[in-house]
Amino acid sequence: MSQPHRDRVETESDTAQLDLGPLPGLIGYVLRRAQLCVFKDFNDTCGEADVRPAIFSILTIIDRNPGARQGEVGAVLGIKRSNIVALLNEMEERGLAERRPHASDRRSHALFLTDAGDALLRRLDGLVEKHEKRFVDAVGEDGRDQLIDLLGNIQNAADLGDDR
Amino acid sequence: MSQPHRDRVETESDTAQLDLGPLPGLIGYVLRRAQLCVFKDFNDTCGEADVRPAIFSILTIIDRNPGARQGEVGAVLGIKRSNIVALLNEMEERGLAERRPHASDRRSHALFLTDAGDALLRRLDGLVEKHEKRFVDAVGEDGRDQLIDLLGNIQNAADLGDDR
DNA sequence: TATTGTTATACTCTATAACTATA
DNA sequence: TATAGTTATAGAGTATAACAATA
Repeated sequence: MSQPHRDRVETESDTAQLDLGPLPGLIGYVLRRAQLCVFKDFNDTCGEADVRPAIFSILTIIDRNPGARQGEVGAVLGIKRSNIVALLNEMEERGLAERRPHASDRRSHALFLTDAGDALLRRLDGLVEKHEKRFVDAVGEDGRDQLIDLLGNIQNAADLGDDR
Repeated sequence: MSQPHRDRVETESDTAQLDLGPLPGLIGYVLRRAQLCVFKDFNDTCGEADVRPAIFSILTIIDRNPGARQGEVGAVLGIKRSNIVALLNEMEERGLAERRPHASDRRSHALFLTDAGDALLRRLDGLVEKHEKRFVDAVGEDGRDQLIDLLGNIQNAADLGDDR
């Protein structure tokens, strides 16, 4: 609410130079723009293996928690039960993961990586490391730690405000 | 790659307690989770006005740059020409914005807010302020500034790496 | 020839409701 | 009754290709 509103004179060169107003100071706006950049870089890096962020995260969780149930994996990643089905179907069709009968609950599926899934994940870990390094180089190790800490606080604030 | 892989024993209470492995240390993962939280809070706050983040950002840009062309608005927000069309259609149908013939380029549309669009934006500014405050309260003013600074650096790093 | 807006289209992620088989 | 997985469906965001009008 500072500058007078005046119709822009036509002095654009090639890139538009518009007034963004309060947007660059809003956490949500900056968060969104940054997240898109990081995911784009992830896809540029891991797209060669045809792996999107969601697939990578599921691979990781199953690897660290073999035998976990579908619902648990979805819950911990914030993916709804109904939405993880297609992702796991894709992973099974690609031979990366398996649904096996759960030992003590016949409603549940226990999830495991195949050898191919395990091999892919090890390859991805290298690619993701390169991807991550690009951004750590930009903000420094300390910056990365600060960033993750701040984002954790953002998440906690939202979780608290959930019951409003 | 530290803990031994052992099938989980079934000791879950109500919430699954799975090993997330490297995910909580990856910028992209934490960024994504935080961004979803913030957008969810935005929608909880501004949904009463039936306004999503994209609509709010376009309203803001047109307000600060009356007469701007469609392509400029899209470019500055990272929305593709083909994708901003439906958003502007919606905004025109809702009586929030207008496409007028551009003074000097008959291919272009010059964008303006209607009085209703202006009034809505002023109302939204209050709601967004409340929304923003929730998160600034959680991280502090300094935290907010650090966060925005770090996220700006993340974005720059991605932009540089774009031509790879 | 290149650019602006448009249409058509497809893919991904997210959300809800209803169904089934088990518990 | 409640839960785990599934199906169907819908809404959003994002991406590409092709077209008409205009530059």
